[in-house]
Amino acid sequence: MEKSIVKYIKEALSSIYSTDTTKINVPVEITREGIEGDFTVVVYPFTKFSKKSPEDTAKDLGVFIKSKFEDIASYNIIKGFLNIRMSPEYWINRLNQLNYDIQNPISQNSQNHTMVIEFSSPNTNKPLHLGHIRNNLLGDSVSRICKAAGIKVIKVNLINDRGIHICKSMLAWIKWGKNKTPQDSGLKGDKFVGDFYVLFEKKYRSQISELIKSGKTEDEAKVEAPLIVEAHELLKKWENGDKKVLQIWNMMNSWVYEGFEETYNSLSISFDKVYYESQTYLLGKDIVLKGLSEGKFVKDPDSSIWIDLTDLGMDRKILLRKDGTTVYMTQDIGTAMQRFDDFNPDKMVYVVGNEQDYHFNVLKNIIACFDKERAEKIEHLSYGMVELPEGKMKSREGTVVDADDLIAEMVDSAAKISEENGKIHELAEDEKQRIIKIIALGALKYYILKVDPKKQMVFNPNESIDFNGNTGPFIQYTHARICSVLRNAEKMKIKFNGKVSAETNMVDQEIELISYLTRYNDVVVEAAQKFDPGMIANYVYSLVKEYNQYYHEYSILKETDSKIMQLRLLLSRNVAQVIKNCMDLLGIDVPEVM
RNA sequence: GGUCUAGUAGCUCAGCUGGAUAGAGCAACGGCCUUCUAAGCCGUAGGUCACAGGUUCGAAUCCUGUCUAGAUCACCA
Repeated sequence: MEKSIVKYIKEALSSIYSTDTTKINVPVEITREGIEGDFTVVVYPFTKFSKKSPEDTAKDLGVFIKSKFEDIASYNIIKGFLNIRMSPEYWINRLNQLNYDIQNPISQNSQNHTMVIEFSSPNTNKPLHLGHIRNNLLGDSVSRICKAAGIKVIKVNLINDRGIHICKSMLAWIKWGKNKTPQDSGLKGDKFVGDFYVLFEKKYRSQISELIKSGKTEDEAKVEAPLIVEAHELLKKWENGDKKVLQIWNMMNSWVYEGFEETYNSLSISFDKVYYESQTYLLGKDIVLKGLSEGKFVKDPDSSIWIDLTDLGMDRKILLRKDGTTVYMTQDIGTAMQRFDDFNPDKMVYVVGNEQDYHFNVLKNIIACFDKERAEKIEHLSYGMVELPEGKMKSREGTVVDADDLIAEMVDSAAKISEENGKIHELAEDEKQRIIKIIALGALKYYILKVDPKKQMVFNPNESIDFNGNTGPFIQYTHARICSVLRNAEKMKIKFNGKVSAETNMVDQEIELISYLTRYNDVVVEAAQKFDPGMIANYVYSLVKEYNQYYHEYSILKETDSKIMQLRLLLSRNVAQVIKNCMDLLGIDVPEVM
């Protein structure tokens, strides 16, 4: 918040009531709508040592700062609230100084911290869907925000490329794939492989129900079905390095990666380093065995290995199966340790859905067995599930919203709306397409990122994504509109000097806008601390809303007073810049025309 | 059953380190384009902040309990 106000009030407190202000928190807020003032100090907490009524305390403070600091133009007191009006010169200074602040955000806050952030982490059997989109967008945006806040960020992806599930799709392809490739079938590689996984599950289920009919219990059937037995054999072969199996595995993986790459590209998401579970799971196994020999873990009679967390109110958790093969947790232990060795980060963040809260809690505890410091650096950025109006997405019921399909739909609607309302008719075809895509992705990304990550969210494919109101395109539109004004100013040969003179007259809305703009850095820092892109989205939305009202009420290019015109131009340019910065932190582009 | 999350307008969400009269958008209704981009602006209507207690000058916000919804407690990942 406003540091100078805090400073002034502290000075006032110590000089009037001779209190030690080092530990006192001064609550400064933006003065609420309809009340005269720029900042409000809540004085109730001070009555403890002023030994006066809130009104009298506020009066003491008001008199003191008004007489002592020339930034303060006036004040008024309502109950226990001291409302302070800053001088116009103060605001003009802030505006003139903004140019620099916005171009070079937050450099003062950088502490040379390094952060590794893992997100996306796809399973090679499953094409990316709506849930992954939230994961990817969150990870990407949080990376951008933390980077802007001065942290060195390393974006990492962990590909889940081994395990029994992979063997399922491989087996299905071997049995029924007839040597087909994605090219033959005209499918994207990840979709092609995903279909075989679905095929396996379908045939496996029918084998189970046949076995149940013939008198087996469900549990028996699940284990004894020929297909699953074969899949387990395949996993064994894979772990033993069978050449033929590895060859098929490599081939199918390369198809999937090609498909993923395409989706990542259309979301403009990239990684600094990609880990593959196939390369880290053995490391985890070694660590578990080492832990066992050091007495940190226990071995059951059937020779499976466990950690006992019952003292901490959790359960026992398996770390290695009785046949010595690894489980999910084993792999995560390996990758975690590997990453600490690779980057020695101050923080290691996992962007993973809240369904895995327990898993990460356990992981932390396991790492703590080896290295307490490292365990404390692990942070699970746990986000809520994306649900449809009918409830959870279910692949069996075909309600999963595919990422590529969703993007394609967004582009279609963006094209339609641009055709009707846009100003892009005269542009070349490829430029038009570029802008349409920017708008489509802006709508999608903003829609998902504006909600608090921890919260579960509902996504209605038919209605949710709008282009009016609190949406990405609304914000993009305002940016394009400002660009248009600035272009016109240039055409009119208006000299724009980028400074506002001290005796320019300002209206309340202009002060309000400057006040909004000066909050940018604070918002970025807080969003980085909380890992919350929603804060950026909400901030930029209120800024844009405020600007649009102002824009509607005051003309920029027809203003006759040249000082005021300079103010309005500078204000507009700064608003455009902050919009661009904020949207960039959300991974959203802003067009100059739309 | 244990643990964790959440419950704010018809719908989707802000507001939550306690502060003044709980805000937006969508949907509904009514206005504003010969004037810098109407993807905009203005207005009307819409609320027992799940419920009940407690803490205090003050509670949507903190605490306790209840109800409801979701997640999790796998030799799946």
